[in-house]
Amino acid sequence: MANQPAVHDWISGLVLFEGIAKECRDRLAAASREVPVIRQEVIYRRGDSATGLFVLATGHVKLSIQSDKGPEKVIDLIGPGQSFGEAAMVLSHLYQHQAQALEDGLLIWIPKDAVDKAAETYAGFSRRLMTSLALQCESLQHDIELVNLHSASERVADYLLHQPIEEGKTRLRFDKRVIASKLGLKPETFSRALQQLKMQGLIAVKGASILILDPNRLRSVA
Amino acid sequence: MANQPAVHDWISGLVLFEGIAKECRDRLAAASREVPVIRQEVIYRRGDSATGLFVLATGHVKLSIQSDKGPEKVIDLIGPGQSFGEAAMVLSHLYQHQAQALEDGLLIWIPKDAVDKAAETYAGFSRRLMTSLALQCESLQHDIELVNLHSASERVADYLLHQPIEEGKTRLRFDKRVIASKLGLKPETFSRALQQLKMQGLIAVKGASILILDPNRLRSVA
DNA sequence: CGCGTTTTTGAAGACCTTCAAACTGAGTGG
DNA sequence: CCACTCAGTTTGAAGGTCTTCAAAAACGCG
Repeated sequence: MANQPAVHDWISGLVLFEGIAKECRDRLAAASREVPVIRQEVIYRRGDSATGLFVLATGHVKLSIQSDKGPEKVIDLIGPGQSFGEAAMVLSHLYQHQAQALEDGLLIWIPKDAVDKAAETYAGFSRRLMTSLALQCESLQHDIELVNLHSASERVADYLLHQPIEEGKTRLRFDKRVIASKLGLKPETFSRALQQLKMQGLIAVKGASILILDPNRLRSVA
Repeated sequence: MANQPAVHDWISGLVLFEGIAKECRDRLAAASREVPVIRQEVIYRRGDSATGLFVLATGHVKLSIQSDKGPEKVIDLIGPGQSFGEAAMVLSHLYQHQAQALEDGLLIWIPKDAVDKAAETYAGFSRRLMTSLALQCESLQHDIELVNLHSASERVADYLLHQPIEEGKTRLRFDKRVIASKLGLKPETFSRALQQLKMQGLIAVKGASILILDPNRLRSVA
């Protein structure tokens, strides 16, 4: 219980709990557990049963699906403040994907009982959960649209424009291989797509940092 | 109000309202409206604002995303008893996709107010909505997995195995073009994939009806 | 500086797509 | 009852985009 204050502070600040009654947050915080993770650590595997909800405090997490052989497909990249694993928990299902820490970080884990109880008692929290799921649906739909209807460089352009941009500059926060997989591309193809955008004078690339030279034309590509 | 009894009967029988308090169903039914649709009719377009929830009573509906040019991508095919358009409604968003009737049918439309109110008042209904969204998430994830990790014939095999099968036989309930698009394939590719499964002795094809000759090997393909 | 990892580059190949045309089959009208 | 038509499907050949394989280059870290 020594860690409760810290957990509570985190929970209070997170998107998932924005505007939620203090009492509700307190209860969730009381039930939750801090889970430190180290780089590369697998948080859950496909087939594990979902007994709770994860919220990421610090670090980054990769959600992915592995096939029988080597290749994996990254379905989402999670940053601080975001939650994951909701769908399987809501359905009392087995996870259909794997979650893995990309770096050392801290998770907050809230057991299903507490989530269910809170959702039942506090309509506001219930609506928040629903919103989170709906956002995921739209995000997944967007990914499907990208893979099916758009070329490699169009997908890369779209990705860049959705990153946090400061003074026309952005920074790839993940391995290029990981980003490539999220976009449904091989690392080689991703690299070539970046080259292409560079040659068209739309961006300048220096390692992981990318300068957006022509936002308008970049948008029209995506 | 003359149509209320019929609407109520439909609502009571639907998955989305299974196990929901009678009072709740009654209220939703009272607020809902029947909307007949004819073949090819567009129910909503991308960009329309979502002011309610659709439930399909009879007929079939195609959810799709169009690109600037010709090609469209089918993201889901809806049958009687299923609901759609939840995500955009929950988020008070614009629709990110289009819904179109594939044949004459009947929709039930429930205004957002009524849904919100019911979700707030009846935790059971709220949980149902959430379940529905969670299922959609998993389904979309599965589609992403298919497109990214599996070949054309693997996807077709998977699709066939997820259809209602009676006595080893199933029937394609939609245009092959529509199914192809849902699988992220061109009609020609879909046709060739079916041929390939046929040549491997896994299925027999006669128009829209398909005989599954070797379910086990078919499963191992998918 | 040296080593392992990540990224890039090049060339060859695979799978799906595109384009074009033939085929099928259900609905229509003679 | 049999053409006829038209949408839907299948088939063939050519073409593209992405992938694969291989190797070099760049990067990061001890």
